[in-house]
Amino acid sequence: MAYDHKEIEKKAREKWSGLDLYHSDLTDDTRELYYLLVEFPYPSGDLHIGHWYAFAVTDIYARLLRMRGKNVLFPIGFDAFGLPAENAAIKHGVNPKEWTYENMARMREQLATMGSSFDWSKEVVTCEPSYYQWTQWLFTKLFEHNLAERRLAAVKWCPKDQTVLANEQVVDGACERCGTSVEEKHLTQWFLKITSYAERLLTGLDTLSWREEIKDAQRAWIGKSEGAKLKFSLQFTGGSEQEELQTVSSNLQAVEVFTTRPDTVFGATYVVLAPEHPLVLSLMKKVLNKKDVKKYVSATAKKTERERSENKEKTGVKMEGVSAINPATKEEIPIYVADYVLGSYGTGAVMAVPAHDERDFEFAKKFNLPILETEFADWNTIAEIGGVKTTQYRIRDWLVSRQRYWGCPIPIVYDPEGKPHAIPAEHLPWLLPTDVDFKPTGKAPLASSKELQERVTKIFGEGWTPEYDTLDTFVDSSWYFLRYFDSKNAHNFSNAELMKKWLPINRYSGGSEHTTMHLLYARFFIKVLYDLALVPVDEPFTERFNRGIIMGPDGAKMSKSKGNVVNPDEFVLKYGADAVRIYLAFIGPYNEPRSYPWSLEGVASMRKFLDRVSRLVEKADSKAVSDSLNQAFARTSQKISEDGNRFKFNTSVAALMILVNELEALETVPKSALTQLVIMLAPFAPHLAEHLWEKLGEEGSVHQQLWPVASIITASENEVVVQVNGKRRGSITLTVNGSESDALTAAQVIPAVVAALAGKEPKRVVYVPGKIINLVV
RNA sequence: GCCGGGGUGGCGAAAUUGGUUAGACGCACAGGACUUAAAAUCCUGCGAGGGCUUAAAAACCUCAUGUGGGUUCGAUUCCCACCCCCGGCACCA
Repeated sequence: MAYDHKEIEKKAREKWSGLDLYHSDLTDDTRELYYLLVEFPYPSGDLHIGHWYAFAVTDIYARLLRMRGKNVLFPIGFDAFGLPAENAAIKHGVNPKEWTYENMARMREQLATMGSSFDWSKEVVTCEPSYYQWTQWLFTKLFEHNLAERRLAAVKWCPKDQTVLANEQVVDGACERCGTSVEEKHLTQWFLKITSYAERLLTGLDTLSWREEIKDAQRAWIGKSEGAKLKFSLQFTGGSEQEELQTVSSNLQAVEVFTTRPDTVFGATYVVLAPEHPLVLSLMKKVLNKKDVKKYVSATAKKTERERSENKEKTGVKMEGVSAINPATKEEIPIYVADYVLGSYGTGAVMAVPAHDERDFEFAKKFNLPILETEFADWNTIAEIGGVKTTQYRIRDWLVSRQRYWGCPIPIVYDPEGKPHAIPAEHLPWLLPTDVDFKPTGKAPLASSKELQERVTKIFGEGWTPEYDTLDTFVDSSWYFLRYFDSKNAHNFSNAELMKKWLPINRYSGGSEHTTMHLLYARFFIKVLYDLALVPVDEPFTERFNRGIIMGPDGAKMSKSKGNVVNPDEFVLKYGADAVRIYLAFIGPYNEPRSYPWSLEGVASMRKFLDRVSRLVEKADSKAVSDSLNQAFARTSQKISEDGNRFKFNTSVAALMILVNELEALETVPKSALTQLVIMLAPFAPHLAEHLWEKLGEEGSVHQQLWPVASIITASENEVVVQVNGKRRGSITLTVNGSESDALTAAQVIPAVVAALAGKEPKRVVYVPGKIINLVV
C-alpha cells in the first residue's frame, strides 16, 4: 500500500520542530565544524522548481554531514531589497515592504514543506534595519579607506528600469534584469574600487578548489593584460595660431597609449583616439576639419553599446592639422578618431600597428595607411623612448548607486559645499524614508522625501543634503554569510570569535549566473574586510559548486510563454515532498552546471520506489543480519558518503535502489537491517524515514542517528579475468597475492582458453594482480 | 575568434591513476502473471546487425561511447586532427 504522504509529512515536521532538531550551537567545537552555504533567495513569491533544486538537494548534504557527526551550520535568509518588489508595488499599488514581507512569509512555509533542515534561528533579511545598519556601516568603512568614491564617469543606464547598472549587470549590451539595451550616460555616481583588488582577486583563485570553469570565467572577467604605456608627442601642422596655442596648453603635448606589444612600436603608422577620449575635445580648436570630427563623435555617442560592437566594419575620421611622432622611428604619423578603440580601456588611445594587429590592419586597408613590417624593439629600446611597463585589467570599478527606492540608503550626507560625509555610526541605521513617490522617473525617489531632508537638517544642520541613491542589492548580499553567525547582534556586524572558528565557508552552492557577479563581489568584500582586520580570512569560500538548471518537460528552458513551467506544489501534493526531493537528487550529477529536463514519469517512479521501501519495512523479522547483507550495507553507506562529498547524489540514490532491490528478494528482512536502511534513506526522504523509524519502534528521531560506517571486509580471494588476445575467455579465482604462474596455470585449463589458444604458446603474458591475465599469441 | 566544459541506447544517466562481459540505476516501450475488467503490484525482455530459416529460443560471431587516424597485450578513458553542442569573454589594443 502506498503511504499517506500528506499525513506523515505533516507529522514528521511537527516532531522536528518539537525537538528543535536543526538548531546548531555555533560555540560547540567538540565536533568538526562545517559551514554549508546555499545562496539565499530573493522573496519573489512562490517557490519554483529552481528553488527546490537549490535547497532540497543541498539539504541532503547538510543532513549527511550532521549524521557524520559534524556540527553543521546550514542557514537561510532573504535577499529582500530589490527591483521586483518596487515594480510590483508600482503595478499593484502596494507597498514594496508589504509585498516583500508577505512573500517571505509564504516562502518560509514552502521551504518547510520541502523537509529542509535550515536553522531558522539565524535568519537574515537584508531589508530589515537591523541588517542594513551593518551594510551601511561597512560602506562607511570602505568610504573612510578611500575604497568607496563618488565620481563622474561614463556609466551604463537602463532606460526601462530608470537606473544605472554595474558593468556586471550588463549582459551582451543589455540590462541583465529586463533585457533592454543599455545607454551610456555621464553621471556622478558611487563606485566601490574593486579594480584595486583585481590582482588579488586573480591570484586568490589559485588557492581555491573550485571547478576550473568557474575560476576561468572570473579570470576572463578580471581580464589581466601586461604591456606598456608609451607617449607619442603631438605636432601641429595647421594654421597660423599654432605657436600661440602650443604655449597655452601644456597638456596638449603628447598622447599616451597602452599596448600589450610595445616591441612592435617601430611598426606604429598611426594613432587612434577613442571618440570619448578627453583629448579629442581639447584638440578640437586646432583641428582643421572640426565639423567632421564633431559629427563622428556625436554619432558614436548616440549608439548603444550593442550597436557599436555589432558593426565590425571599421569607421573613423582623421584629425587634420594634428599629428603624432612615433617615439621609435621619429616619423610623423596621422591621428584618427575611431570607435573601434574604447574610451574605457587602457588609456583610450592606441598606437596602430597594422602589420601585427588585425583590427589596425583592417582600418589601415580601408584608409590607405602604410603597413610596415618591422624590426622589433627590445625592452632597453622601449625604456629609452619612455615606455613604462603597465598592467591593465578589464574589470571596472563597481558602480553601486541606484536611482531606485527599495534598497539600502547610501549612508552619506553632503555639506553645504557639496562634499560627501559618512553618516556617523550612532545615526545608523540610516532609515529608508517612507514618504516617497517611488515611480521611476530617472530621478532618485528618495529626493521626494520631506522626512529625509528634515532628518538631515536636524542632525547635520542647514544647507546639508542627503544622498538620494540607494545601494545595489549586490552590496547587501556581499556579506550576508557573515551575519548568520550572530544575526541579532546590535553592536557588531558579526561575531569575531565565531568567524575565527567557522570561516572560511566549507562549501557554497549556487547558480552559475553569479560567477561574475555576486561571487566576485563577495570575494572583493571579504578581501577588503580582511585588510581592515574585520574578518579572519581573505577568501570566503573554500569550495564552490554551481548547480544545473531544471528545464521543462520538453527540454526547453521553462517560460510562461512556452507553457512548459513546472509547478513543484502540484507534485508535492500528488507524490509528496520526499518524492520530489529524491527525484531532483536522482536526475543527474549536482556538481556540474548541466541542464536536466523535468520528467513527470520520473517523479512518479521515485514515489514508487519510496512505496517499495515502505512495504519492505512490513517484512521485518528478528533474525541476525548475514555477513553478505552486512557487506551490502557497508558498500552502500560508503558509496553514499563518497558521492555526497562530490555532490553526486544521482549515484547515491542508485546505490540505495540497488540495496532495496537486494532486500526485496528476501522473504523477510532482519529488523536491524531495515533500521540501517531507514537511516540511510533519511537525508534523501526525511519525512518517510521518520515515519518508518517510528514504525520500526525506534526511539527519538531518525535524524539524530549517526551514519552507519560498517567496514568492508576485503576478500581473501578475487576473480581474475582470463583473456586471450584481449578477449575475455573465462575467469579464475585466485588468492589476493596469487602469482603470475599460479594464474597462468589456472587459466590454461579453461576449455574456452584452450580452444582460443589452438595449441599455440602465448608469446606474451600480461598479468594485473586481482584483475586480469591476458595471454597474447 | 579566444578560453573552459561536453558529445555514451528512444530518454536522464553509469563506468575514466587504461584492465573482466560498455550502458549500473531509473524512465519509456514490449510481452506475461494477478483481476470480470481496470488501476496498483509483480515477473520477463529491451544498443545494432548477423546466426535466422515458416516461427520462436539459445550458443556463437561482428559492429558500437561524435568523426577519422594513432599509441597499447588491452582505449569511453591517453595523443593528433576534424565536426557538433553548452558556458564564459570578445573591436579590451
